[in-house]
Amino acid sequence: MRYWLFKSEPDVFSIRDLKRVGREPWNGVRNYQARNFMMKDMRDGDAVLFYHSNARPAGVAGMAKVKGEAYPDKTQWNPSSEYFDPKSAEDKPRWWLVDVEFVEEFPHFVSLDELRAEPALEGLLTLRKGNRLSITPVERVHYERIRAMGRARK
DNA sequence: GCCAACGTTGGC
DNA sequence: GCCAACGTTGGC
Repeated sequence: MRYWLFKSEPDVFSIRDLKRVGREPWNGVRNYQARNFMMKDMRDGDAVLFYHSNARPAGVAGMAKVKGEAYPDKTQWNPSSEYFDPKSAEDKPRWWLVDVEFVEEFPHFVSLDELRAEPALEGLLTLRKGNRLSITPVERVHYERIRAMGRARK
């Protein structure tokens, strides 16, 4: 079982949107590193920290999990989609995704400031300067710590 | 809206 | 294969 952090802009798709729909194909990822995590490394049931990026405040809003196995992102072949990729052939998909299922919204939103202030989270990739990856692996101890922070009464 | 950081593209 | 130009991300 692995642990991941998924970034999403809440204006586009928030933890509440995921709660409402229950399960969502994580489409639109157009970065090879992030794609490779989904295509090669994720397994059904992996734990996901749901991070709100480009938000005030930014931070971890809750938890989700990987549902099923990776499959091609259909938006890459849809000319009217903003994620359309004219260079991707149907018999050789370039972009893959996994479905993500809602688990819980944290009672306590864990802001980026709080993440940075927590010494136990030293090394968390998302906190590294210049890191823009929308999907990153998370160490188990970091995952456990952030979950505890999110569930704590403030 | 600004801008630092980083990924991608394309000419050579 | 190099690298300048360009586009995107994401915090502020």
